[in-house]
Amino acid sequence: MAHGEALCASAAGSVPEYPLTDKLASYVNLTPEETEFLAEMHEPRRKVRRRREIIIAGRQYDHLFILCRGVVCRYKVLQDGKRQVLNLGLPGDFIGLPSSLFDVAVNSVSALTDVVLAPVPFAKLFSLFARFPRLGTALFWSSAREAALYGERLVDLGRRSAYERLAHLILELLIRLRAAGLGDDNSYALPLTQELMADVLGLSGPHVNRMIRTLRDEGLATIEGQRVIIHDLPALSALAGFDERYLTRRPIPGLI
Amino acid sequence: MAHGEALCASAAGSVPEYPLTDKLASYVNLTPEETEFLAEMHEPRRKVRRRREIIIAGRQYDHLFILCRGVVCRYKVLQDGKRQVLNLGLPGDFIGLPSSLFDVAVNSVSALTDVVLAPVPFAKLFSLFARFPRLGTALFWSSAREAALYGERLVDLGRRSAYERLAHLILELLIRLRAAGLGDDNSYALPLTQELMADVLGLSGPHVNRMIRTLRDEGLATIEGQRVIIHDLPALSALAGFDERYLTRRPIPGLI
DNA sequence: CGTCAGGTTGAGGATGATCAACGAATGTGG
DNA sequence: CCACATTCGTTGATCATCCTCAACCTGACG
Repeated sequence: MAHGEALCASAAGSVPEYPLTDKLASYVNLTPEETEFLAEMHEPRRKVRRRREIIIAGRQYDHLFILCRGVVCRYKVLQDGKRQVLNLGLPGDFIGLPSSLFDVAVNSVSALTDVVLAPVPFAKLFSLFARFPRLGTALFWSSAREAALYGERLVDLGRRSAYERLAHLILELLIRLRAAGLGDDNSYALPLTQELMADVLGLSGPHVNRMIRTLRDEGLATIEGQRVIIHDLPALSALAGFDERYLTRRPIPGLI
Repeated sequence: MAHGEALCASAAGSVPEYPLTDKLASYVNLTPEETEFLAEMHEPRRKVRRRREIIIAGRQYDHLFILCRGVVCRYKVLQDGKRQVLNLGLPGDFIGLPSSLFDVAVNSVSALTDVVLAPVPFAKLFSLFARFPRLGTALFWSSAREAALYGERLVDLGRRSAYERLAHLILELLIRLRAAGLGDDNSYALPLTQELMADVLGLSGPHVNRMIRTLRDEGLATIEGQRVIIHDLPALSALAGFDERYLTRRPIPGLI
């Protein structure tokens, strides 16, 4: 039991031990063999400390990671030093998609909290597709659905005001963290500085700060320390134009 | 031979008949059986006319489509009528990812040119994973890599100026269209109105118009009618911070 | 020949960036 | 245990980018 427990403090119960298994189980009923194979994939585990880089753009990789615990961000830094966060990885997510699938990693990934990772060599992934087609299908299904997250983020950056963007991000994280077994009904531990939130939302740090103040002044939500508390979920959802259906997992229809 | 042929006029030679096969062939060496299965997946074909909706947000679908010919866009419309284009589909792309993988489609897709589609019921997709694991792997690999496209678009919207965004889009389309067998070394037919480009780039129509003018005034590129001509590729790339490595396909390393 | 989609141009204004300074909190080493 | 450094948060003033609205133009097509 090392550090990084702060995040988990918000979990209702215990932290899932095999988060990828949990995720895929919401798409297919797993056989014992499949469950065991997935459990194996979660080992061995490696710890990485907060702020450490997990994947570095420009280097070559022959594996992914399963994020077992903690939160990471994938990002790109431009010539002039500007940074854009491309997504946030939560437990159960594959780290290295798509960065590691290229000749040379196209993005970097760094740990926002202390994290626990399980390396998955490409070879292991290939054997999953060869030996457990239903798992392969579920993996395909699951990662294809993640494009919906990018879609909503694109809408944020392209067509929503700063205020709406912030509201939308807060709500997305509420749902996603809950699905990962973290956070409760209307609050969660947020492992993001305002600077990071700015880089997620395509804004400047000071402006994020002002929008957070506005949210508080309007009685919609507060963000203090590393904790988000949502005071008026309906109003916040209306403001953000938030529809959580792009986040809710259901069994794959028709998969025998 | 109806309309919409303008696009194909730009193709160097003939239009690929099985574009998805071509795409996957750049990731794995295909066996005759795999090639045949993929060819089957390209049938039967259905034509859809320009401006017609292919997928409508809110409806339910039990299939994807392979885009055999033409160009489509996936988009979301907000309450206030603002629209954000989420991606452009070219021949060889699956249409319905991720929209159709939800209870109810989360985005709409419409035809930008006359298009030819091959419906692929989910069941057919599942049987691909079951019978041809290498194809399944390639499909997973290919669609996971598409997240890199979203990443670059997020960088566009979040951290690049309007001028840089436009330059980046022009270059991305150059490479993608070439990979699809359309367009030549420094020009291509562009099936986008300025209004559409604005909705791709998170800008207003008039501003896109001004940026196009600036590109022309600077001697970097011209966009006239439905044709883009790039006059100074190095300068345009430098301006956009464009690195095409996120678009270049290579065989999957280590896949037996 | 009229209509309409799409393109072009201008004026004014709003959103959010930039820059700068300060404050608070956290952590580190002496 | 204290002094200091560093990170993070807060606030204000100014300014640029890009939006909005509005008008007008052009070519294609029915």
